[in-house]
Formats: sequence, structure tokens, C-alpha cells
Amino acid sequence: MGQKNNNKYRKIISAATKVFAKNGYYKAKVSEIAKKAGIADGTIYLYFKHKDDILIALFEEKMKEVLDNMKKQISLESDPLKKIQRFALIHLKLIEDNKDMAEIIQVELRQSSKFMKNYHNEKFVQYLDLIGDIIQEGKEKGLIRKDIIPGIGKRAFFGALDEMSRFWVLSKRRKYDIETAAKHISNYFIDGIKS
Amino acid sequence: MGQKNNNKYRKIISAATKVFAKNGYYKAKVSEIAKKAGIADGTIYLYFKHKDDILIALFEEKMKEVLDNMKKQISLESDPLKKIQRFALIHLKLIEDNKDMAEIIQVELRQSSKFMKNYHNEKFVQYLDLIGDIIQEGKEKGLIRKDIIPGIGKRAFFGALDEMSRFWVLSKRRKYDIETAAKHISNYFIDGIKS
DNA sequence: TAAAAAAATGAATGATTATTCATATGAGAA
DNA sequence: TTCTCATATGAATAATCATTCATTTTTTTA
Repeated sequence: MGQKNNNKYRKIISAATKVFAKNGYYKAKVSEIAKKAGIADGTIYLYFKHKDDILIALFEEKMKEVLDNMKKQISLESDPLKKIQRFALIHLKLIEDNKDMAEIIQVELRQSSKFMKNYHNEKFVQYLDLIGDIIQEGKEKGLIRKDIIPGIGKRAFFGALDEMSRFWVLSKRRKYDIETAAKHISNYFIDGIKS
Repeated sequence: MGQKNNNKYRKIISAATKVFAKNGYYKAKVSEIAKKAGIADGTIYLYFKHKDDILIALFEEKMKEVLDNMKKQISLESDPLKKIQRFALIHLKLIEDNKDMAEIIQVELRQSSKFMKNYHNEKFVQYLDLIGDIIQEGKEKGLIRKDIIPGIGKRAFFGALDEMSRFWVLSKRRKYDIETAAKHISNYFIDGIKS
């Protein structure tokens, strides 16, 4: 038991994604996850020690997927400024294609430091660092101004995308389409930091 | 009872700010708020109907303060581009000066749509709109490009600042000082949208 | 096929806490 | 001082769920 490729493990993660997304971690009932996964309540505890282990496992899974996917896509582009554009588009598309996951990351990522004081979301840090690395590369190639600080730049850019996602995740209507939003946000940023 | 200028009402809000900030809304115990406010548990229910009313009242109070303060400060500047710079600085200073409040807004604002499905944070919308209005003004004065969409711009800029705050609120060490971060973030943005 | 091991079940447990309310306290009026 | 009303108290209540574990079902082994 407890194997990550186990059928039931997968079912629990998948059910939990939906249940956590609906009302947040605290309002999510373990029994509802079990029900949605089509198993008994107790079975969950054969695969996870505690309720919060489900959330952590879920984070790890999804973030790894997101991170691997983004890395691959970014590597297809060689121009750092183009990489930034692509990052924006991929990120927002990801939100669109994984609404449940996006809701959880939006809401619970913030909460995570509160209720799991010791859990450090390493994958999230790496995701941010992808942007930092692009900025660094751009500086080295002379495409980005030398005075740009990657640590600030990566947060500013990620934050801009993230706030746009938050708006989408939490509101019903989509006012701007993904391509437009991605293009605008990456262009503000690129024009703001390029040489 | 229930008067907003009431002594005990104030004490409860103030105690709740600290208690919510420490471990988040769900882990906060009403009895701990009461204890910190120096009153009996039951007294809280003379001023608030439910636990979540405390959080909503707290939001309203703090956001009103923040909003009024920002409005006043922004109005001292006439150049829209300077207003953006000032917005960044004031916003980050505010986070610095109100760490407890900042933690609550960072964490619970996200959560709020989950556990109070009907509560719409009007003051937050207005805060975002301050940025939207500045952008609009800049476009009218020919200082900002005509193709900039205020609805995207305001979210991008706020998101950039907000992600920087998140980093500060959740980490112990401050790597960049406020003035530097504010200057950089507002400059990326200004260079990205100016004519 | 029978025995043993592994997985799964779900009713019962036990801990947690928001909320209530019978009672007490204090302040102003007469 | 005594009565009244508003305010405050905090022990008791009652509902909620995560977690456990004795029992059952399924799978593997021989």
C-alpha cells in the first residue's frame, strides 16, 4: 500500500482535488473524499496518515507536473524574451485546463504556511526560479538590463500572472481571453526590463 | 451594544487580528480571542453573531483604513506615472507597518470566497480600481499607451506588489528593502506601459 | 482447494470548540 | 439605599468529524 502508482491512491488524489477545490481544505470532509473516490472512509488511512497528508501529496503531484511541463515548453524557445512570453501563455493555459488544481493552489498555497508550519513547497520555489533563471540568462545575453534584480523580477512577473489567475478562478465570467492577457502581461514586463 | 466605536468591540477586533494572523482563521479559537481581549467568551457574542462576522468586520475596518489612506496619498501627486510609483511604496510600507493585517489579508482574502461564498470584498475591488483609474488618467494625458487595458494592468501591477508582500509576510528574512522593491516593481511597470 | 496474508470496510470513538443561557455584576435613577 | 436595565460571565451544551480498529472480503500462496 501507499504506492504512488496504486490505483486507489490515484483515485483518492483525484477525488480530493475536487473536494478541496469546492470549499477549501477545512470544509472538505474526509468522508466526502472517500465517497467520491468510491471507497470506505477508513481506506483513506491505508494510503495517507492524516488529512493534511492528502493535501501535501496533492501539492507535490500537481506541482511536479506543472514544473516539468513548463521546463519542457520553455526549453523549446531560445530567446529569453520569447521565453517570458511563452511562460505567461503556458501558465495561464494551465490555469484554464486545471481549474480545480488552480483553485487549490490559489487558496491553499497561501494557507499552507499557516497550517503546516514546516512544509516548504520546494516545487513552487523551483517554479519561481524558472523565471529568475530566464531573467539571468537575458542579462547575460545583453537583452535585459543589468540593474534588474532577478529575485524581484521573478516575483513581480509571477505575481502579475497569479493575480490574473485569481481573478479567473474566483469569478465566473472571463473578461479577457487567455492569449490577450498573457500577451499584455508579458509585454508590460518585457518592455519594463529589456535593454 | 454592537457599536463600532465601542471600547470592547475595538478590543475584540484588535485581539482577533493577532489571533487570526498567528495560525489562520480556522485554527483561531474564539476563546483565545476572548482571552487576549480580556473578556469572557460569551461577551464576544454580544458584539458579533458568529466567528466569521469577526473576520468580515476586521476586513471591512482594515480595508477601509488602507483604502482611505491610499486615496489621500495618491491625490497628493498629480503625475499619473508618479502616482504609480507612490502606490507601490505606500502599499509595501503598509505591509511592513501592519504585518498582522497583511498576513490575514494575504491568507484569508483568498480563502474568503470559499468559506463565505456570498461575501464580496467591495473595498478590495475599490483598492484595485485606484490603480485602474490611474492608468485611465495616464492614457487620457497621453502618458500611457492607448492599447493598455486598465483591467489587466491593474491586476498585473497589484499582483506584482502582492507577491512581493507574500514573500515578506511568509518569510522571516527580508532580502530587499522596501524602497528598492517598490522602485523596481513600479519601474518595470511604468516602462512597460508608458508611451 | 484451503490456509494465510493483505486490503478494505464502516460503525464507534473521542476530541474539539462554537455557541448558548441561567446567573451575576455594575451603573444610573428615584 | 433599592430597583431596573444593560452588560458581562463562563460552565454546560451539542454538533461536527478525523481517526481507529474489530470484522469482513479479496487476493495470494502452497
